[in-house]
Amino acid sequence: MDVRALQTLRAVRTQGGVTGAAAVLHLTPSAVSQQLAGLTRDAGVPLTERVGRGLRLTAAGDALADAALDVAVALERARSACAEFAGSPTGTVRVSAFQSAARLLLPGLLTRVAARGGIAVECADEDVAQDAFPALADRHDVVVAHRPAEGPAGWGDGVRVVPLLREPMDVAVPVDSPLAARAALAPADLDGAGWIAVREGFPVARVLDDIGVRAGTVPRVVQRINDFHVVEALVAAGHGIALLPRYSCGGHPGVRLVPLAGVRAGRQVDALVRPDVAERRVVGVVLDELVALAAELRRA
Amino acid sequence: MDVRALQTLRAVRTQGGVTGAAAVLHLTPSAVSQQLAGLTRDAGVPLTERVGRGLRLTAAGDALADAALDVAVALERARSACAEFAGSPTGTVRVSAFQSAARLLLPGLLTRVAARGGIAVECADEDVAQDAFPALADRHDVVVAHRPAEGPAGWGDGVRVVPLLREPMDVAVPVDSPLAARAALAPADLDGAGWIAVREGFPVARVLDDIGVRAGTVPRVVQRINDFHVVEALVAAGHGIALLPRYSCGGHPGVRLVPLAGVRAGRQVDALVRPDVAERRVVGVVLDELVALAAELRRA
DNA sequence: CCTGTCGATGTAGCGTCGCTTCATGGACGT
DNA sequence: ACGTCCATGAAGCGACGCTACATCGACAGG
Repeated sequence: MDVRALQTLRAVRTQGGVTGAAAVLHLTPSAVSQQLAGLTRDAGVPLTERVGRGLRLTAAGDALADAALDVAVALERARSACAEFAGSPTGTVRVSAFQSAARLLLPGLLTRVAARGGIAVECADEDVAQDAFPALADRHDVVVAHRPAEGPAGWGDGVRVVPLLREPMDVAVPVDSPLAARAALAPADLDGAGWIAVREGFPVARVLDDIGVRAGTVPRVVQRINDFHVVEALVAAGHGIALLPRYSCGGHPGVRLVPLAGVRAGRQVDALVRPDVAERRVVGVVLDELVALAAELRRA
Repeated sequence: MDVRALQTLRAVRTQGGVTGAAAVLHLTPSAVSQQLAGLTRDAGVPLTERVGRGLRLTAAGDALADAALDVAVALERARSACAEFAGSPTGTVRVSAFQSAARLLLPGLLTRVAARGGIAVECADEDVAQDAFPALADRHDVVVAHRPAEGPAGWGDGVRVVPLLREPMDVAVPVDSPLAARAALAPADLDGAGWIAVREGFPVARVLDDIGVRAGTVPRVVQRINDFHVVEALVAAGHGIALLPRYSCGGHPGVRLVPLAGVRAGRQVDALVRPDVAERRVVGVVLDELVALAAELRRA
């Protein structure tokens, strides 16, 4: 039972296919397919089944992929077992964050980690649909992701979740709007307004829907924009109002953020780490700095 | 970090050297040495150090060997994860037992396992010094071992221990001896007697010493014989008395077993299994049958 | 003190295994 | 029906790990 093939199986599951797995593993699809064939051979049962032009894991394959994760954890523990004796942790950690969190967290993280010395942090900004965040954990060691604060965590069980921040969502209105004078806004106050939302399937898209449900109406979405800076510019120009996170949006002069009243609306920012890479000491250090930084920001 | 090399490191520890490990792994010493070199290279710290003409694991090597065991367990769990889907357990299990336990347990075990079908049991009888029992777990799946019943288990932490039987040790005396008429014998009754003991370092050798300590004298050992049948023949011929396990010694007509009074003396029979092989379903089945058989014998 | 043995470790050579490249075969959308 | 996408085979090549053999140091005996 080849260990590399086991990890490949895991990647096939998270990436949803041979081609995707091949990409994150830096292999050709053919190699992945061959590994799967070999694994199936000495498993004795089919691990994958074709569905359309892609494929999917069978129940046995799913169980084996779960076990593969434990194998990876044990292996990484072995690595760090002798890293204990090798001195202070060293290496490079790849961190990915969605745009606004990257702006909020990465600068501070880099200085904090640099202060300890010996650890390199490779940053990347990747913002994807909510379902796709866990898959990023194959390409990066730490993935900063976000989701509606209310409701369950919802990041499958292939990743370890480290909560970082809970950020309220405020209503962004033009400064010259009558709404801007209010201290707080109830859902009823917003009835009939034109909303600038994020693209379907992306995090916090559902938050707006929830507000609509509580108000008894369907929010009228006039635009779908993911970049908050663009949203601010549109709001300032009077093209609609929007839900924006309170802290990670640098105040556009033409926009005012007004708290919501009557409903809890927020987004939760989490760090996602694959259990095996969580065993690496360096990753643990970076993660510690990240939560410490988040705590500091929460106090400010 | 190569998995095979990790298991090799484990074997080097249990077998006490490169040559021994090579033997149980069916490799040449050179291959083992090369694996160790490679492992040391990507561990970054020395894992072994020379001592005399042999070698010993360093602290880092010891920690890594511990971790290697967890890796093996995780891997075996992966194997059995899809074996769940492959139907009823099948395969061959290698069982080793010391002489008297083999006589007592193996016949019943074979019939019990044969009744289930699909599982082959390869038997072997190996009786070694007490310290050497755990090392046998590299060559066999299940090792039936024995030790003084009083005192701690004492089988290192590289094996899982499954208790099977506790067997009292009786005093074997010639039937024509005046001692044979007694219902029980206290240590004081045996003062000055000539003992036939087992070889130094072998299990239950210390039981006799314990009795001496309680009686305040040092037992006078006249012979050291490991095979209980030979011991019985010598006792019957009047060459000394001996401590023999009550159940697993078929009564020699010239020998009578008299219980000890005043001291608890017994041997504990355990099954030793390496944690990773314990994950194999077949091994679990055989082990279950073994404890069931032992329970049945205990009742009889 | 020298010698023989034992155990670990290097070196040369060979087999095997897994990867890439290229080609094939279904499945879906236009 | 055609082109595209995705998984999978076949051929070839490179790398890795093994065996066989030689070497070196450590211990025991003459």
